[in-house]
Amino acid sequence: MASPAPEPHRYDFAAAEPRWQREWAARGCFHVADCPADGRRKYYVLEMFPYPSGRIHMGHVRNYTLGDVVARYQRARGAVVLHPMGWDAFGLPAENAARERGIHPARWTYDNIATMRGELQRMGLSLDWSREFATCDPSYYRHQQALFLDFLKAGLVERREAWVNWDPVDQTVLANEQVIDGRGWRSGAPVEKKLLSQWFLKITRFAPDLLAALETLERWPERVRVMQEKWIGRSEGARVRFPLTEAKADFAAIEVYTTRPDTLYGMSFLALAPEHPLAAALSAENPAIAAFIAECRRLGTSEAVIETAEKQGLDTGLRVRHPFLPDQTFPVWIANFVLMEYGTGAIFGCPAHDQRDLDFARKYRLPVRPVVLPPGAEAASFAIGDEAYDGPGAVFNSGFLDGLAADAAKRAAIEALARGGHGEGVVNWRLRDWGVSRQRYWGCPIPVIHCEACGVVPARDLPVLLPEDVSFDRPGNPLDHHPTWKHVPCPDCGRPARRETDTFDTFVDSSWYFARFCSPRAERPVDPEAARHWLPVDQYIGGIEHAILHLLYSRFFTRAMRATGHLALDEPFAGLFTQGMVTHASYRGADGRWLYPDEVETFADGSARHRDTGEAVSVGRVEAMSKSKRNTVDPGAIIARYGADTARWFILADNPPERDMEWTESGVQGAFRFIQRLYRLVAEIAAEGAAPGAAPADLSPPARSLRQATHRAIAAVTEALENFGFNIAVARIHELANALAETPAGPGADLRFARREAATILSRLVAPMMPHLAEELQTLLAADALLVAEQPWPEADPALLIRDQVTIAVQVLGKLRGTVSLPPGSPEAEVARLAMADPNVAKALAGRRIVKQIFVPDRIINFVIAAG
RNA sequence: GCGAGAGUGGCGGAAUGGUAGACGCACGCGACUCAAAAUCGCGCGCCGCAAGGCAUGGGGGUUCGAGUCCCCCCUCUCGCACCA
Repeated sequence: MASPAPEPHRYDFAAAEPRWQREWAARGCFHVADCPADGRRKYYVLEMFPYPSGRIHMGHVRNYTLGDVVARYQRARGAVVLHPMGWDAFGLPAENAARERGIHPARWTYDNIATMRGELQRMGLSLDWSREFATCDPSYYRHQQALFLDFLKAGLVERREAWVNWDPVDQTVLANEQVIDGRGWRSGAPVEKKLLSQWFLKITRFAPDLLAALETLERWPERVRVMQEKWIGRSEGARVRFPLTEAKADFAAIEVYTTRPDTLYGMSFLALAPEHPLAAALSAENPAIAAFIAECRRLGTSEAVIETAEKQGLDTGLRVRHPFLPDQTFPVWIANFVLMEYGTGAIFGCPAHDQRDLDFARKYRLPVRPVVLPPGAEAASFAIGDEAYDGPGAVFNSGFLDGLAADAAKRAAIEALARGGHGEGVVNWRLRDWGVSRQRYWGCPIPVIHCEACGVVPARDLPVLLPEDVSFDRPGNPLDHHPTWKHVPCPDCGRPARRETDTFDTFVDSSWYFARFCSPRAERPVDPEAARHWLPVDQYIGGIEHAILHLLYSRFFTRAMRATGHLALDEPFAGLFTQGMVTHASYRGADGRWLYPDEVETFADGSARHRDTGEAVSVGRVEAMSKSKRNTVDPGAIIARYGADTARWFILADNPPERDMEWTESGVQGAFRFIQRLYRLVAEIAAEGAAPGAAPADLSPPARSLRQATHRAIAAVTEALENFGFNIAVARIHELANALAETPAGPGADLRFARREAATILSRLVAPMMPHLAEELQTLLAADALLVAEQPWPEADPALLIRDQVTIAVQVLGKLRGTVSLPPGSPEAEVARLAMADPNVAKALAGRRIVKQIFVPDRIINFVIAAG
């Protein structure tokens, strides 16, 4: 399809949009100071910054449109709005490009940024581009290195050994999602578990506060808070030590974590995780144990296997004593379902009251001893079948705990454990410390130096810059291979030492960018005054996929930066909005290959053909846009063909922003038609000539009605925008446009005024959503010293929000039988009189006695009649 | 399995316990046109000629009145998933 040719009375978006973008930039409409001097209200709106992958996609368009509406609306409402943009620019794709195409990661990244910046600018976003930065800029990451060293000094960083997924071919660490069916996603080689020294940020130190403060995040989606709460995973229980009958390899006892100390008397076995140190020690002298552990490790890498894996175990032959039953001993097993990462990596098995333990006990014929009696059950006859009982009840078969309810029994058991030195009550957390070491080139260097004599020494002279002359023709970390880079003298003793060659997880980069935007050129990570002024972010907008990691890491960084004196802030994001995905129908040709929407012509009956070959095309599911399904639509092409305002308007109009939206060609065209219609409407009014400056005192009914519609629209659109109801705002704007189109020009000044007022208000109301069109409409109506982008938000006149007549529903026995029209505030008797005069109502009431009359002023009157 | 959310016309969706389906898309008819596009007008939940009846996943309940509140069930989506 060719671009629509400009015609008279046709909006030429292709000329107008760049013109207004230049005008906004020239006038610095969206520029704000780090520390604004005036006393106006501040508002910080931030969208999750993009990874510079090459081109923007529709998800970006949706995200940044939503944020821009908020920013422009808040600006019109009188706030000084901080609305910045930058680039989450470190990461693996840049290294892949280097390997595959021989382009340096920096070159690839900055080229992509240039392309994508242009695309975002063509969207007409009201961004303060003077604040732009990329996380791969040394001027950004030097401050990140400084923060890390401050965290190190404050004891918020730890170096320790940890298991990683190791790809032996690529010689690199893999993230969990890069391991597919136990193999590296690039090399296809079986992944190995390897123990490496890694840097950890001690997020667990803040676990209690990260959990407790979730409650203060009132403007966060409930489900995000729930997801974080589960991720942090607080539980209360007890640590219990079971002495071994015979000490083994430094172990005199095995420590277990349990949330059910009330069921200790129901113990039937103890189980270790295959990775438990004691298991490792045993495997050294017992080949059967070694083989079993190896088998668990082999199966352990694939999630699909874990889901279906049967419980398996091996009796080690060791036995432990029970703290409450000194004359009994229990077997120690190694079991594949016990997790080393949680608790102590060992459990006590109580099959009667834990399904997993029961499954295990049945398989290996271990005893099942009930110790909690469900209400109403008989102690003598109660037995466990195939289902463990984890409900409430009274403890029995349990010595001194008999008769107690669960909570009391837990307290009593913990007390007894403590008294006997066998254990204590503890709070346990699921949250792990955050491993931030990555064996990669394209990331922020971790600024430490390893010295044989002095140990870990913080680097001086930040930034520690990435070397530019690196080669990607060998597997592994190019920093490690670099001939000279890592060899440096120790800053403390001056002897030869070596740099840390690991770089930071890119989640580190995005954990504090929101703060850097307040003072992006400051000589320290954040300027305290700027941070105090702008933070927290008033509205953060992005995808739900970041519900846990990114948002939790940012919350951790806020606390760590507070602890090191960089911020005085509790929470980074006061408001969070998570948008839905952009979806599209998918198409497949006769041979099953995926087709791009551009290649397909669709028909009203739902069928589709190939545009060129005419072959039948099957229309598949509507699903998230993805390159592999080819159901993507390029924002650049849409903007070139229809303009940015069309894309923005369609995105906002289609459905509520938190839901997935379906991108359709007809929807885009509908948005395009509405823009043209508005333009024609306003152009026509502009041609009518000047209107009175103030509203004439006497308004004819159509003029009055139009003015009321105008002011109702102001009130309704305002309310909708306040609540992220953009689709509702669009509907109300359509209504006003319809009302205006239906009110023809008349000879009187009153109509001229009302029509011009409606047109002017329309231009203001659409401005946050279609900013270019708004400027163009205002230009049609009058030359104004101020751009729409500089105009205040319109205010509704309360007098015009009152209706002359209201329609009141008339019900008989709850069923609608008619309506009556009356001035608002009409008394009940008057409404009832008129209602009963309605023939339809009269018919329904004929011969019946009215028992009761329900009246809701201005809304409804309901006659309740006697039965029969 | 656990948790969260959602089921309303052909479609996206609207609706402080008070006229269900606003607004849009699609579709149909008409006007304009040589014609098409664009535009404008009318129609458009289902059944029915009509009167009217039936309709918000299904079933029950509260209420003068339920899409909305309560209980049970079904389906779908998204998280988490052997967390002791």
